[in-house]
Amino acid sequence: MIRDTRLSGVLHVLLHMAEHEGPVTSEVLARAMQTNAVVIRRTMAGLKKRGYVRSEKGHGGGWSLACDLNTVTLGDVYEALGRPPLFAIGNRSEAPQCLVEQAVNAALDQAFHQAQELLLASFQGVTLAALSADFHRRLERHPSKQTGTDHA
Amino acid sequence: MIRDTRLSGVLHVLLHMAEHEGPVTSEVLARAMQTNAVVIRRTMAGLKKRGYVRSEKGHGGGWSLACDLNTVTLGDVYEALGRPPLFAIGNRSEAPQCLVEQAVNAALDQAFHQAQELLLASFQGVTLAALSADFHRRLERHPSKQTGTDHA
DNA sequence: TATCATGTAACATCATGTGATACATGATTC
DNA sequence: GAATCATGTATCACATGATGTTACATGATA
Repeated sequence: MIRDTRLSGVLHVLLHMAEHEGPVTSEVLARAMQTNAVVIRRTMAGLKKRGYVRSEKGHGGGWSLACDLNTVTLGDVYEALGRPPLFAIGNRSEAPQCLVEQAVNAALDQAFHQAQELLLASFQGVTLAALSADFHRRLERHPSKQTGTDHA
Repeated sequence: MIRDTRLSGVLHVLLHMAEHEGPVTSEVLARAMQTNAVVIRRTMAGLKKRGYVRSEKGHGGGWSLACDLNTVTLGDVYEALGRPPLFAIGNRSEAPQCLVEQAVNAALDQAFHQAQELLLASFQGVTLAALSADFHRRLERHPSKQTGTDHA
């Protein structure tokens, strides 16, 4: 079971962009994220469509923020990624004839539905600005650690 | 991202066993679950270790329930499966140097932690007996649908 | 016009869950 | 006690997706 790390990754990218003046190329972001430039472009496509970021071609081009960090939440970013599945556990079949399976599905569905509501509400409750503020708090306490592209 | 359906599947098996008098072989269960007998044995191993089911070899052998449905919950079964990962979304790195990533991780971790608590609490709140009762309610309303091994 | 960067399509690669096979162990039946 | 049946695993084969890579078209800048 491989976990989808795009949400984590794209938030990382956005916060870095917030610290950086001017556009950043996919190539640079890819190096920072230890991945490929094409993967960055793929991931950012959804954000661009929603107007959270802007991209420019040619010399001096790259990605830059196009939104107010105070108004965009983790939930917005999650949706921009196309609402990828949250849970790693699911039902064997969706609309089973078997009444046993229906009972099992109903119980699991209810539990997961509640958890999903809570998760999405949590996401909506955190703005990018709040994330950035948290980052700056950490920065004050550990000034040695850098903002840049040196990752573990 | 493939979902883990073992919890759904094993609950299905347990409820069927509750309806069935006497042991059921892995072969029969596999046919009902549209899978392989070895997969059934693999999955049941954890339940057996916890004493929720019993297995007997030889003629007339197979699997049978060894617990009170009123005391075993979905949470117990989930743990018997080895607490498989609940979420399909995760952090890019676990203990990053980067303070940006730390801030991102912290926000996501908190959200997922809350959701996990809720999920596990939901699981603990549902006994196998409750599931079975729900099944029987459905059975009364749709007597045509069978208990057996005819699955969609 | 050369270079740079995005935007995508198409393909390669790799991880991993699941199915399949093989065989050892133990229990039952005749 | 020999044959059969069933579990218990180890091991391998296979399918499925996610991710990485290559290639090339498009557009912008110098």
